[in-house]
Amino acid sequence: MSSTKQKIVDAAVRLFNEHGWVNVSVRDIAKELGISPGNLTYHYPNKGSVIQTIHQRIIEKRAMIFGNLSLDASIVNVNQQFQPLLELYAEYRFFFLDLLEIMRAFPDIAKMHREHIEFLITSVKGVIDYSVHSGNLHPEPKEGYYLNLSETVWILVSFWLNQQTIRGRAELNYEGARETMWNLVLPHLTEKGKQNYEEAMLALKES
Amino acid sequence: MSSTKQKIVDAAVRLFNEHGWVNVSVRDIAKELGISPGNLTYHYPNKGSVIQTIHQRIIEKRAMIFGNLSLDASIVNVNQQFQPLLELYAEYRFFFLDLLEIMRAFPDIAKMHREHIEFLITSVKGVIDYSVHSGNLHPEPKEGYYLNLSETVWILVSFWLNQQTIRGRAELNYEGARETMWNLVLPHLTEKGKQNYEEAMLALKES
DNA sequence: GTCTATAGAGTGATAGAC
DNA sequence: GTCTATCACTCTATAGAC
Repeated sequence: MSSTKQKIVDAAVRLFNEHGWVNVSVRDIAKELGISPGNLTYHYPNKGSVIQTIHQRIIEKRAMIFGNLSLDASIVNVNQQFQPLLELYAEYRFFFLDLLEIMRAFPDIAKMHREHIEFLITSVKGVIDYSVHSGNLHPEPKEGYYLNLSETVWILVSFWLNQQTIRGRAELNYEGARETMWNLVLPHLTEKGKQNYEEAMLALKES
Repeated sequence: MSSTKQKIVDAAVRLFNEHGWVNVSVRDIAKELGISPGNLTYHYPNKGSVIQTIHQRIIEKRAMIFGNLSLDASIVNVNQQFQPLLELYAEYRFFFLDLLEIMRAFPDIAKMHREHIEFLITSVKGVIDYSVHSGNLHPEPKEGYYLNLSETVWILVSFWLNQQTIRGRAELNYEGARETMWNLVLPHLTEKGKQNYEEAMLALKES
């Protein structure tokens, strides 16, 4: 990818993150870079192709993260493996903040993202099941409870930046998301699970 | 309010709900009603004044709901009193789906809505505290846990339609939100609380 | 690859007749 | 109150010179 082509995407992400996707025009992106709109159009024929490229990049980074994912879902690992995903969300936060609008405008992105969501929820459910099996979590208190909990975790994480932005918290960090997520799990930890949890929290503080 | 003035707001809400706020122009609203754009402008000088009016209406309905709120936070009551709020969210769903964009465009709405959010979270916390006091809930397992739970409940409820829409579930119902909310509370119920809970769920099914 | 210039559609908002 | 006509602006996208 040529230097200019790369710079365009970077500037686009920067501006989208700051002002929201609908509020940034191709002119704005060109202006930010000090190049002409015609030049930008040479690299990306339309606004849609810019976001398609960004989406592609998100998919690639995501694939790397999930490719490195270990099946050993100890609590320390969950925290550690969680981190790069949260960083990805923060880096391309506009995509998640303006997701509904982007999905309305680009049905193909919508379709792919929906599939990814189901994958995510299934993954969370998998980690929970593993934790039950390894004795860190109690069996679910009633049928369907842990599937619902997995969906809840997904909602919390994927809308975390939205709620922060809407509440006017500019910090942009995921500390609260992590704490909230663990608070949901806390009541279901076994004695063994609690011990692992305490150790994991200590490891987190030290890092 | 004159008939036309009323009809304009109704049509606006209908179109906003269907296509999203940014994708509906004043022309679209006029067309939907079969009136001229000039006529619409006579009643609402600009697009902003339409949404300001809608926001005002939301505030009024909300005030009515919270005015009727009983402090007796029995589980049956929580379910019953919850209902009109969820219906309000569904009726003006575009406002909550496109909230970030609306808040970006209208700082005064943003300010008022932020204050309301803090009020909501405090209310949830109040109900939880009451339930602890009345013996339905165990005391919080650690400092700050129930405040965090209150925030979690708020996130779940206020982003419920977002997640449904993004996942492509068109149903638009809040059954799942209610169930998910109770699932969060479930692990903290006392024996007395569990009994009340079972009764409340039975009452819900019968209604 | 990069530029300038501009077409063409859509937007919010206004003016003035009826 | 309601209409038609239109201004002024912004947007995406294209054409063609360099």
